[in-house]
Amino acid sequence: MRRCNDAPKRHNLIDPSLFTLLFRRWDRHSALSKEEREAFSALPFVRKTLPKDAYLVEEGRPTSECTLLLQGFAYRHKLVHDGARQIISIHIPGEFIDLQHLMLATADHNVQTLSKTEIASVPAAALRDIGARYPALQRAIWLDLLIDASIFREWVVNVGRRDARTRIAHLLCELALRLDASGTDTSPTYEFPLTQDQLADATGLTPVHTNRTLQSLRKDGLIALSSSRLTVLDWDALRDAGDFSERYLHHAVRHPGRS
Amino acid sequence: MRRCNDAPKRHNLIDPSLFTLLFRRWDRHSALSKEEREAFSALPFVRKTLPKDAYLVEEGRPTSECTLLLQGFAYRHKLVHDGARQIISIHIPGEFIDLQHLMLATADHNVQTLSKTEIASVPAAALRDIGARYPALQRAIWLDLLIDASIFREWVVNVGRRDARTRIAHLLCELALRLDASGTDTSPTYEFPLTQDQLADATGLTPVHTNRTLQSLRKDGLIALSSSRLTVLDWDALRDAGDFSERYLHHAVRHPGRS
DNA sequence: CGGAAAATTGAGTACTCTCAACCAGCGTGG
DNA sequence: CCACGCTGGTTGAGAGTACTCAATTTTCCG
Repeated sequence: MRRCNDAPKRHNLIDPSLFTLLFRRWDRHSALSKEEREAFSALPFVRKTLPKDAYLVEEGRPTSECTLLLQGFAYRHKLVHDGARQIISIHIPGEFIDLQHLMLATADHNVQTLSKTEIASVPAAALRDIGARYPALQRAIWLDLLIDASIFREWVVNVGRRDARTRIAHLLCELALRLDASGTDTSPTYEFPLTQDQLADATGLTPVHTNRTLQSLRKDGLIALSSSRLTVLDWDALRDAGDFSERYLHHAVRHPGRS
Repeated sequence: MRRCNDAPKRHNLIDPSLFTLLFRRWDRHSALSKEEREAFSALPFVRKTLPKDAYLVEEGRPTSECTLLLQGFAYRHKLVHDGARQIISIHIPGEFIDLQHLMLATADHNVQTLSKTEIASVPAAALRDIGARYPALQRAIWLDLLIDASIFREWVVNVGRRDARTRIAHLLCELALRLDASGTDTSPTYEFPLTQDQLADATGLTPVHTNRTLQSLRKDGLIALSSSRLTVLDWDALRDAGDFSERYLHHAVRHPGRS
């Protein structure tokens, strides 16, 4: 809408279908009109291709943009004093990786690509503006943030109070379910972008112990995992092993009265 | 603004000075006008006194209200399959404990009081409405949520990649700094509402090990801790011991352009 | 085909846990 | 006023999950 015909300089870099994954995900919790989608698509996104291991966000840096993952995976992490790394979340295609930059002026963690990725960045101010104009978009953005926060809470529980096997199974369940929901992959086989070292850093374990624990999950017939592909062989068993309950993902939120 | 003069039925239960702590905290990141404070104070808050251990939020329950802690402490937690508990955050006077209810329809965790508390609850819809009308209030609310999320991230790191001594020291640093900032307590002695069992559940340790670790911190002259009072005897040493860096608390956020 | 990254295996270690008993503070009641 | 009982804190000893170090094999990719 509104004059998008005459000024295609920046956003003609963007194929509208690129937002398919995002919109599909948002549809689960926020009904968006055609007008809202178009307004969103008309934002001054800048598209980029990044190699594996590239930094998307760096701790301590001032923030000004929000970045949407179009293709590929990314992970959020922090380093502790002795150089160890804790991965805080994994991000899949169709997710914003740093919506907190809407209001927080300084990055408090790092985000790196797990694989070659395509991203689309937009100034945080532009996102704030469009949110102010379209309440449904505002709602979708904030819901994403709240669900992220809910996942962080579950991760605190996961690394805080579960043993190695349960932790890893839980993480696999979460990733499988999120990939399913986003429609990027179909059950029961998923792209799995983490090395065992990274899986260890996500679960607070050592790589060696992670390796042995994965073998145990394989031996018990719960999963197959090799060459970046995860197959869930027995969902119920994996779910049990991971003490997994999907409530925290809020995949089906009830709409509170818009207001 | 609009007729708040004629309907004081509910909010005359609230003494405006009760929001002092909240407003003082919000002042750090969101400048609020007199009008905005008054509009906020005029919301239909309901005030209540709760005993120790009372549930403020219960996992699985539908949500409809947001609750502000006026006095006393509360903790957020989840239970895992084998009955173990992980505490996810501690909340101090002047903080909202469940702003995520603005949009999430079902509680994904529990919140319980740590001590006798006074709270003020307000319908989530009323908070959403006032946020839509007053951007500065909206901003303050969302910043609180984003800072909460940042704290969750740091907790993932804390329980995931730090040893017992560092974990506990880190948590003590965080609490001391937050209490300082909120003005509820003055350095170097703070009210400390957690039992060792709860401290263990917050750090992912066992009570026994927590006890021994605390003794080590005491022996080394970093802290004094007894009968619900924490004294930081050597801030620099405690900070070092806890691998603590306060950036994630975002106590001084730069204002992004209001929009 | 070669080199680097990732995965796997082995053996010894240690941080943290478990179990269990004991102590201390404190509010209640006889 | 002191006994009682409960909650919270402390101590001891033994066990185990997960860690460390180091070597080896496999996979990936140019």
